[in-house]
Amino acid sequence: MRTKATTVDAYRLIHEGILALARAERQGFRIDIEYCEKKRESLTRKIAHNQQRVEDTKLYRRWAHIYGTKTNIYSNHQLARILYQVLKIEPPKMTEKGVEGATDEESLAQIDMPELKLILQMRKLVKIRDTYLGAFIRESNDGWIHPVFHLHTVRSYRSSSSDPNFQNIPKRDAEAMEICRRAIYPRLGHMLVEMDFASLEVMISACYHKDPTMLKYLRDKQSDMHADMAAQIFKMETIDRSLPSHYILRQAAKNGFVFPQFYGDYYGNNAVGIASWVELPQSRWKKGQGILLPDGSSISDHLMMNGLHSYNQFVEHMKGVEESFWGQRFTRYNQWRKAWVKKYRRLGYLEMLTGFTFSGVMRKNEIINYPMQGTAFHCLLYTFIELDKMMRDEGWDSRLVGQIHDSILMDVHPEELPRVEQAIRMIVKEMLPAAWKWIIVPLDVEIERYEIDQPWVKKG
DNA sequence: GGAACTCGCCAC
DNA sequence: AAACGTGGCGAGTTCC
Repeated sequence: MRTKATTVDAYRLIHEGILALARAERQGFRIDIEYCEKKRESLTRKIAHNQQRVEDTKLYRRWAHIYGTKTNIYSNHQLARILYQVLKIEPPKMTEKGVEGATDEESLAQIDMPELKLILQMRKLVKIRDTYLGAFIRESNDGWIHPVFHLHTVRSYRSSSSDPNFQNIPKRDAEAMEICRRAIYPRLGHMLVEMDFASLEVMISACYHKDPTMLKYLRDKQSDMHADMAAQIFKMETIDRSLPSHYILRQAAKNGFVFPQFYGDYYGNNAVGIASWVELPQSRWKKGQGILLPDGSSISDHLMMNGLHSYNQFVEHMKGVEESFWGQRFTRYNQWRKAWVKKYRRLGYLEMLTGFTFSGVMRKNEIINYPMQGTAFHCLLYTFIELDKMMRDEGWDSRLVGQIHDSILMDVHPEELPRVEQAIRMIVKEMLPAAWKWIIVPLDVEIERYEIDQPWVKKG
């Protein structure tokens, strides 16, 4: 029996969630303002130096000739006009809304002009300085920051955060991550601890569609969906994750195909992404192109030996991969998607397993994605609420600091660490599946510990 | 001089 | 036939 929740259950979750999040907001976290200000100054010097180098280029002289005193090298609109109208470069891509050529990183990287690298470098530094360090300084009071968490703003019933946004602090770019997270500290004598759900959205999607192949992937730790897809995409027998080059192939399959497909993307875009992951050009291929494989050959050698001689042939191949992905591998999942959209068109609204109703004019991808996103977040919120209860019941000195959709950041007293970790595992592995019977997959978490009295930065 | 818009970019 | 989901925010620009 998989009992679905009601609107009253949904209401209770939001009600308790708001209270738990409000308590976390009141706690907040420590911030090293002196560091932020020093770093902001050093970034400003670096940016000015960079700016000087831009001003010494031929591109800038053309630019200044046209715009005179209005010249602003931070203006993408001006840059677009110089590149695509004055210099008549063919725009690699257009912007979303405007009729202008795009000047985002992806586009500029495709134009062979060294000046643009300087502009991109400047953009990155300005982003770190103004969006993150600037916000920390602006939002801090006596060395404390209290980000706000909202439960009423997001169409999919996820959360959002503001003042400052705690949910988009850099993580993937090592330099940006280091600079921004070095500002964030636990209370004196405490340590930051972060818990992350493992593949939460995919786990939750399986609770909706119950696809047997997907359930096997999620229940059997030996199986590896992304490795299997990498093998199919790159026409290889097996993928050995311990080999660095095979690991890249797996990452390419995961981030360039599997996840975009789950969000509703199609093979044409996937081919672009995968080619860039493995460094292959969008043209006819030659020997020795792209990333190197363990036997010393390159990925282009391997694909050409297997009948793919050009990017165009690869796109056709990806079309077939997509067809087999939904038609053979995840048949049941695909049937669910179709039925789910049909149900929306019949009723005009849909319900999540957590009891939330969503309606209004929606596109196909929204109809399919909202329940996964929302429900996954509700697992996190349940965990957050229960942790908050235990913390107060047992009078912990440890505290909840914030939440990022499928992860929680805590400020932990070192002596309480074993209890905190035990509590997290108990909530996620026992209480949650007991409370929500529709959870038919093994939910799991990773727990990351940072050093006592040290900032939110991994020891490398 | 501020509101609203666009673009770009950070997170999941 | 069509073609990637959810946010927040800074800067530039345009409009009133």
